[in-house]
Amino acid sequence: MAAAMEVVDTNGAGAFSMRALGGFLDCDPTAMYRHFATKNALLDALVDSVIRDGVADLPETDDPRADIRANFRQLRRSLLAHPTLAPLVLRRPPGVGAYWERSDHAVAQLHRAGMDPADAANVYQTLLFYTLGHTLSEARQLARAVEKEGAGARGGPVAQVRPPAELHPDLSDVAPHLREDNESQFLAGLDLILRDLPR
Amino acid sequence: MAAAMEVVDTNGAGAFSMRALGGFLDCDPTAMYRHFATKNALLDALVDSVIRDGVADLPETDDPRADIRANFRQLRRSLLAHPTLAPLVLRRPPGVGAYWERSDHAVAQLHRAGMDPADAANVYQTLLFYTLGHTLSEARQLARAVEKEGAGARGGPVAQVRPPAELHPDLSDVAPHLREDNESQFLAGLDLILRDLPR
DNA sequence: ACCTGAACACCGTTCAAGT
DNA sequence: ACCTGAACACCGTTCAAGT
Repeated sequence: MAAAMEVVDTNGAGAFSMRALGGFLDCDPTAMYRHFATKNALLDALVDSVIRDGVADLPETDDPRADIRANFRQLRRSLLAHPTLAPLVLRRPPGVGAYWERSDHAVAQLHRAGMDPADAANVYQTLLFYTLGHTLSEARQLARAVEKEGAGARGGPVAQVRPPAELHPDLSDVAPHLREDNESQFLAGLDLILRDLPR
Repeated sequence: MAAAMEVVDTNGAGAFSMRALGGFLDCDPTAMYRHFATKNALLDALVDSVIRDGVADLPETDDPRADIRANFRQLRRSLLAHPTLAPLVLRRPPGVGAYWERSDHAVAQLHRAGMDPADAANVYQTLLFYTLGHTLSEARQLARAVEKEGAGARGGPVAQVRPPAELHPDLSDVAPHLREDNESQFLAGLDLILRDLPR
């Protein structure tokens, strides 16, 4: 339901309620129970639409590695488009229907690159979990801005990671590199996992 | 607060409320507001204790790769010990104090293995996000059992991933490998990321 | 000065009452 | 047969009233 997504995006998933949606649609809060058995079922449907978003446009070029990168990059983009909803993807098992086309695309590219089924399973699952972990951690940042002052305040200053150097010498050597660019950090992680994909 | 953790573990984080904790402790629900400003602050404290759990006992042997593996394996174990609380780790930024000792240990081992700071930052963040994504996805499974019938029903049959073969040929080749062993799948992903760590 | 608990403004969901 | 909305059993949090 597009209206529900709009309420989530403008006020945050935390502020979403049947009463809020009813107010947005000028109808009784209990009217939604004819279309969805429960509030959770409605949220699951929203999450599934995010998981499916853009999967039909994934490329299949002659470079399987690039196609795989595009897949997970696009998943990250879709999740970050709805930052307060993003954590709810963990409610959906990786085997749920919404993931099928997306995972089929990724596994097909791994196969096309000459990887055997067992390795492909490992690499696919590693890529998926890495992407979810990285992206949900980014989404939390964006979500805080939305939940605080409504949608629109995106792209504020990024919180710096700055531990006390005397307590954690090795970590503070590395801290300047940690948050300098979320997108390139994400892609670097993907490449790390894909490093020796056969070609 | 150990009592709050007990309430969360027995009935699930979803059923945790100030009133439930008050009932467990035989006191007024508003009494907690002297120790924690808000319910969220209390949950954050619980999450931080899970992140810190066991970090003092992490090994420092002559094998940095094994020590890194032990670090993230132990994080996974701590998160899975409180499956309904686990998703709330996403409320805490990776730069929060609770992560310092743990990330310092990991970065120190990467450094000891001869990795330069920029690479160490990439690999550390990749390992952390991969671990969070993988473990939170596992935790969801355990959490469902707890929230349904109270703690104790752990280790029930694992949901199989079984997509319709005609629709997703590449994926269904791989499906039998996907969920066969969570722990070894997790470790395989770690090794994939650590594959060419200098030694 | 400290503590308690009544009260406020919510919430998801049900189901009796209306049409 | 269908729809509505009053009502139930909650919730986090505040703050006036007690000690």
